[in-house]
Amino acid sequence: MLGEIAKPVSSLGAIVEGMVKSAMSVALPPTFPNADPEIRRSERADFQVNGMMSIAKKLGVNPRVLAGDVVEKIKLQDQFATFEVAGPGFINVTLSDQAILSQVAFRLGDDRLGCPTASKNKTIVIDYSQPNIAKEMHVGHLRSTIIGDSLARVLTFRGHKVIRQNHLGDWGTQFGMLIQYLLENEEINPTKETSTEKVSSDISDLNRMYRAARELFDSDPEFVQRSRKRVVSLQAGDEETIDHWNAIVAESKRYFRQVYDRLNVLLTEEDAVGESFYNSMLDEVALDLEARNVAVRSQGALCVFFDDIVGPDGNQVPLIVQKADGGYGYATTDLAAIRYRAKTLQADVILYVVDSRQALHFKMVFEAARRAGYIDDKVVVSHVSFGSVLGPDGRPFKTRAGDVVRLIALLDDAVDRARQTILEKNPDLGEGEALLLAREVGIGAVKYADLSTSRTRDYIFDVDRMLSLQGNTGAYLQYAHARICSILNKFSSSPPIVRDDVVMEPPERRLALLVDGLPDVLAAVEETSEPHKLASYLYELAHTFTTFYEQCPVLRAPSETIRQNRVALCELTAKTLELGLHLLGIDAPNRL
RNA sequence: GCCCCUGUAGCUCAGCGGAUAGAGCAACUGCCUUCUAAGCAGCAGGUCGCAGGUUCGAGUCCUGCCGGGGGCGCCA
Repeated sequence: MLGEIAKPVSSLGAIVEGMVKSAMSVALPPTFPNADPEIRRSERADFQVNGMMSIAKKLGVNPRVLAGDVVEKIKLQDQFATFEVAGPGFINVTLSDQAILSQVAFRLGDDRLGCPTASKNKTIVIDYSQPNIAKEMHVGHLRSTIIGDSLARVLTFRGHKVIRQNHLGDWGTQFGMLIQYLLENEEINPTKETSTEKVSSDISDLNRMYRAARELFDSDPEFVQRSRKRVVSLQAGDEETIDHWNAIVAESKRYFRQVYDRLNVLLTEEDAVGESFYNSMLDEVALDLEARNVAVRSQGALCVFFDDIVGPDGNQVPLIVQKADGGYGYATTDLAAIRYRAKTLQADVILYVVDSRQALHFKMVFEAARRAGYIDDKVVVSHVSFGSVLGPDGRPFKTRAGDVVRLIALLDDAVDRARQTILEKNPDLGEGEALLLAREVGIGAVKYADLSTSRTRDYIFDVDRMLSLQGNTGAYLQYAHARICSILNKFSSSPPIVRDDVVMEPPERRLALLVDGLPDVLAAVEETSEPHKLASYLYELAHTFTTFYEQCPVLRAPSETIRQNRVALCELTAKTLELGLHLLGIDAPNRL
C-alpha cells in the first residue's frame, strides 16, 4: 500500500532522515551538500528536525521560511507522515499509523528484526577479562568481562568479525616467586591434587599460596634472589620449572572456566591468549624498537619517551621496553600484542576493555606502536576504560576484613537470593526449575546492574539493590518478557496478520515506535563502545510495553483485527527484548 | 606539579547543541472477580558544583576556579 517508501532501510527515523535529506538537497544551495538535518525523537511529535535553524543562520535566511521550503519539497508525505514547521524553525514529523504498522509487519517478518549489519564489516579484536593466573578473579575482572562480552555480542551481531582475546596474566616475575615458593614448600602444593571437583577450593589454595609467597618475597631478600633466579629458569625453559608453571596455569584455567560458565559469557579456551604467548617475540620487539630509534637507552633501561608525559619531578616518564636487568615488563608484552593483532590478526579495530587507571599506560603503548609502525593510521585502537568498583559505602569494594571479595562467592550469593525470591513468588515451582531460573535472574541482575550505568564512572556495587528485583533491574526486563510470553502462549502458533489500516491507540503507537529504534541503538553502542545505551533502551522498552499491557488488552481486544495487531506488537516486543538482553549477555526466560 | 575521570532530586544514575531536565530507590496516595502486582497510575522532590565565554538556543561545547576519585622509571 505504501509502495516504495514502505521498503524500510532500517528504522523509521532513518527513513525520515532520508526523506528530509533528499528534500534538503533540492531546497538548499549546493554549498550545503551534507548538512545534518538533526533528526531526534520528540515529545511533541514522533520526530523533530532540528537542523534547519543552524543552517538558516549560516545562510542568513529566516529559519521558519527555510523549514517551510524543505517541507514543501518532501515527496509523498501524506501517506507516510505529516511534516509541519513549528516554533522558531523546528519541523515536527508525525508518522501515519499505516507507516508504523507496516514497519511492525516488516520487522516481524525478518529474522534479524530488521536490523541491518554495519555498512563496513571490520575485523575487531576485543581484549577483555584478563584475569591473573594463580589469583582469584575480583570485581574488576567482572566489569571487564561483562562489558567486553556485551561488546563482543553486539559487534558480532552488527556483522563484524570479532576476535576475542583474553590476555591472561600468565607470565612475569611473580611466577618466579610463586614457583620458587612451591618448590620450597612441596607439601602444600595445591596442584598436586587434581580432583576436578574441588576446583574453586584449589584456586583458593593457589591464591593463599600466592599471598604467602608475596609476603616472603617482601620480607626475605634471599628469597627474592632465589625467585629472580627462578624467573631466569622459567624464561630459559627449564623443565622442572616449566612443569610447575604448566600445572599452575592448568589449575587456574579450570577455575576461570568455572567462573565463565557461571557468568554465561562467550569466552572459551581458544580466546585465552595470555602474556606467555608473546614471550618469544619480546627480544625481537625490543631490538626492533631500538633499531627504529623509537626506544633509547636510559639509566640502563630501554625506554620510549613522550614530550607531554612527565612525572612529579618534571622529568619525562618512559615506557620501559626492557629493564636494566635485561628482563621485560608488561609494556613490551602489550607492544608485541598490538603488533600481533594488527599484523597477524589483521585487526581494523582493537579494543582494550581495561580499568581506567591504566589510561596513561595505554596512551604510551598506542603512541609507541604508531611510531614503530606496528599500527598504521587506518587501525583504530581504543582503551575502553571503566571506573573502579566501589562498595555501597563509596569505598573500594572489599569484605569487612578488608579482603578482596571472591567472585564465585558473590555470584553464588546472587543466584541464591534470586532463588529465594523465585520460590517465594512461585511456591508451585520445583527446586530444580527454580534453580535454573535463579541462575538466569541472579546472573542477569549482576550483569544488568553493571551494564546499565555508563562505564567511565566508578561503579557502586550494591548487591542488595540489584537483587531487590524491583524497579530498574535485570529482572524487570525479564519479567516484562515473561509476561509477553504468557500472553503469546494463549494464542495459536500461527503468525499474526498485521493490518496497516487500523487506527492505533497511543500506547500501541509509542510501543511500536520505540521497538523500531533498536538498530539505531545498536549502531550507537558500536560507535561509542557503550553497552549501557542498549540497557537504557531496553528498560524504556519494557516500561513502555508494561504501560501498553495495562491499557490495551490483547486477549479481550475490541475486535479480531485489533487483537491480531496487538499480538504482533507483543511478539515483536518479546523478540526485541530477547535479542537485546541476549546482546547484553542476559537470558530471557519464558516464564518467571 | 602535570595528566585522566567525575560533580544533575535525600540516595543510585540516564540525559545525541534544541522547545517544559528525566528514571529507579526511599516517602506519600490510589489500583489485583479482567492477558504474571517482580507491576501500573498519581503526588512530591532541582539555583544541573561555581563564574565567565561561544551560540538564535548550553545540563550538553570552550576557559578558569572549587570539591571527589585515579594515574605519573624499571610491579601488572
